[in-house]
Amino acid sequence: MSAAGTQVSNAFLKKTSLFRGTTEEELPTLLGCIAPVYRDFAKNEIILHQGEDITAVGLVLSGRVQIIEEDFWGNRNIIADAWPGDIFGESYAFLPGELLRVSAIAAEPSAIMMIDARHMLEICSSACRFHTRLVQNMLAESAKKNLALTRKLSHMSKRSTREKLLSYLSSQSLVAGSDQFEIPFNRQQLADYLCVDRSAMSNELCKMRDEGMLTFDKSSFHLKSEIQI
Amino acid sequence: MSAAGTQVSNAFLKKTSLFRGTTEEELPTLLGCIAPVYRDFAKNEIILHQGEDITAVGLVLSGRVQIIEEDFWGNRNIIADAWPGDIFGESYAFLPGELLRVSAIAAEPSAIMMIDARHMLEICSSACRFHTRLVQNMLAESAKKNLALTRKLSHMSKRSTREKLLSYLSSQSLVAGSDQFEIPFNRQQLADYLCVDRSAMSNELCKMRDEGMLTFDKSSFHLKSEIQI
DNA sequence: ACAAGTATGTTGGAAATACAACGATTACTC
DNA sequence: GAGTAATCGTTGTATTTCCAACATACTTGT
Repeated sequence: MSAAGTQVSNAFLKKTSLFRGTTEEELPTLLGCIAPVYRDFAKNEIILHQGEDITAVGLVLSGRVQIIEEDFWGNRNIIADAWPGDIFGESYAFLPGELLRVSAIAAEPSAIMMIDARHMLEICSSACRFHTRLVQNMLAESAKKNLALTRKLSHMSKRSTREKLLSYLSSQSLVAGSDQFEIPFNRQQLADYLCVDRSAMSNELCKMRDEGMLTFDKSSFHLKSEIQI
Repeated sequence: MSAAGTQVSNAFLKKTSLFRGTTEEELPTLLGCIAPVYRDFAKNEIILHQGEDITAVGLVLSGRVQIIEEDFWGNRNIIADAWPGDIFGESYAFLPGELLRVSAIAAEPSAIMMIDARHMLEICSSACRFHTRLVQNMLAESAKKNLALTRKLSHMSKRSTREKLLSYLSSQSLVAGSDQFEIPFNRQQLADYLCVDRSAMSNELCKMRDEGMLTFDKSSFHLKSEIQI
């Protein structure tokens, strides 16, 4: 899919988190109103430069975008991946004057739709209804990311591996609404998520099991409420 | 200030992050349009219950609100404080169906303005211009919180105290646009922010100083670019 | 000037974690 | 069904972090 050349599929757009809830009929009107800019990027081409002040949200149409951070000593870190349908830069686009502390790079040849934040917010006579939907989706996306970050932070701010585990498992239990639940990670992924060593974490899990706090099998867990931390 | 009884000061409101940018003349129209609900809470009264599905954003008019989390075993944790002018519940209000994983409690007798998320987004004939401002402020607030969380997370995901420190200091250096800068924390606050032990952190800072990576005096730091991590 | 309090650096021992290595089990492929 | 890879638990050691305690410098209030 080449964005600059060809027309983007409405079927694709209406499934993205940003355009979710709009019908294929509404899309042309809405797109005419928010006036997106389509751009193609070669592999490893820089889409957004650290230090820039951006006002547009990027929507990945095809390819893949990596959000990377370069520190004072020039060490690069991959912060996030944006796949087709994902948006990026939204936290900065709505904060005029806030300079990018990350860069966005096309990890593969990529087609990007750039939507100016002001176009999202400004009123136009014809498409206010669609605007409302767009803004609603935008707020929901931001809120969702916010909750995910807050949640992860609340686990990671615990000092010990055991506390991190209990914080995470307790959280998952509340989501499931049960003391028995499945987690979406294997051990290595869970260790990466909690930023701890896998073997140490595995060890701690087994200790807790031996102490009768919980039982598990693979990714299934069962918390025992009788035991206090 | 009693919210249910008396009129809220427009001078106060227009200084809040949510209503910033609106004039005192516009406020009555806007308020009439978004139809806020004013409620007073006694000390220790629960404002939002864990497990609820809320659709309204809370704005603290007076008093103080604590956001607390109760885990599987009933252990309570204070997640955040909301002071007059601060909003709370915004991440959940814009995500219908997302159940609260925290509770909000009045730490002191408090007056709260509750604004339904739908009223913020829906179009009304008269006040679209003000709505746009409100939504813009809301998005900016959400984006700001998002950046702060991402930033903190990027430091905390480092494994060692030294790496956490370097991540934080590098970030501060980039903000300042210089290798010399001031940080807004004392040692204990920095340790709390990075979730490490103060004395161990102090120790690590001095080791890095002795290795020639940086110099500091109180909250002033100077990074040496010649040295690689 | 003095006392009390606060912030910071320093140290040593206890505890926790990271790391590396390996065995057992399961899943997957040919 | 044999071979391979992936996952998970286990262990021992090296390293790091925590914790408590204390010395020193600096601040503040009287």
